[in-house]
Amino acid sequence: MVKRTSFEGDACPIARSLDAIGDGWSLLIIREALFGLRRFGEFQNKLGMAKNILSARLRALVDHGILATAPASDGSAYQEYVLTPKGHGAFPILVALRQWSEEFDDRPSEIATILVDKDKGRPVRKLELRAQDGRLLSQPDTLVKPRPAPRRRSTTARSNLSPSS
Amino acid sequence: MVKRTSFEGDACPIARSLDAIGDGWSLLIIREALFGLRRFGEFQNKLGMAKNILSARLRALVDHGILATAPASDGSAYQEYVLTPKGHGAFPILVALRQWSEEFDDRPSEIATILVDKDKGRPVRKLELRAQDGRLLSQPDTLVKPRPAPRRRSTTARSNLSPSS
DNA sequence: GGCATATGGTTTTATAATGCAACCACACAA
DNA sequence: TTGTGTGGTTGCATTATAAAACCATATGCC
Repeated sequence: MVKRTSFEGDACPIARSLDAIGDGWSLLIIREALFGLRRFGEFQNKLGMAKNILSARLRALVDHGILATAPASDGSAYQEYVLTPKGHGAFPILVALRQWSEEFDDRPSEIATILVDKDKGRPVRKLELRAQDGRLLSQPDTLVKPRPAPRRRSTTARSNLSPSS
Repeated sequence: MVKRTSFEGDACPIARSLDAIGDGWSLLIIREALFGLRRFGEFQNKLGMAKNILSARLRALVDHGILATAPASDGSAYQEYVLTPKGHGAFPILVALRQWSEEFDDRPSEIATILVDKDKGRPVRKLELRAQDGRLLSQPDTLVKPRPAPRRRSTTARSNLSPSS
């Protein structure tokens, strides 16, 4: 079998994300959905993509629990696609991609938009990664460790998992 | 001409990022490069991908200024691939993808690793988006605005559009 | 030097994804 | 009932991805 390798069973969380939204259109659809779009035609118009692909992507995003189909909303008996919490949760990914372009793009003058704080109308800061004690971290300050086994019943920081799990 | 639509000339910074690294392998290569890998064979082994594709991706990443080829380093006259500052700058994107999986994946128990602060060994916080005055922002607190014209010499916020436009 | 083998790819060939255009089904309006 | 807009699906051409085979140069060993 020769197909686009899937990372669904992979242990790396990055690979798992990419398996769901790493296809070039999904994130743009999510971007537009965050912006407020809901209808098939709206996405198709705004993104200018082929309808069959949009159709396939929307279905995949629904399957992945990123979008949900809502029965109507504005009266007419058509379908809408709305973000689930998981879909909304992709916002930082979009911000990270945006800021990467803003900082490193070869032709930054071609970038047409900026992300601002709604209250003040001023550009947002760069995304910040912090330690639990609040220290600002950059990549060399971090480390990838194997995940500790989830403790079940236990002593110190007691978990609330039911005994049956 | 029917090819994978490119967003190179697009005004959206997210689309521009995806044009460079939105293909499913590039980010994994960057991840491994951040982790320290440099050689063709190392990438091939770790990622288990076909060599021709790895070859194509590495070349594309070099073309995009994300990787650079270093002449040697450990003596042997082979080539190495090292991250440029632009490549290192993709770190927040990887963190965002990782945290999205950690928070929303359907089978979180399959995720094998966590990102920790090297000093204390404790998990990092979620990425934070802040306004310039430090207020923590979530998506509804933000807005995408057209980029103001870059002022060249000039006074307050005067536009620099030429009279001919 | 000569031979084996590892490294770092390219070529070949097959399959899957993408893109466009045409078509279709249903809702709604006149 | 005919028309039109919305929301898709189907067919076909093109491109990207994948696996495996092949190849060129380096290096290790005798």
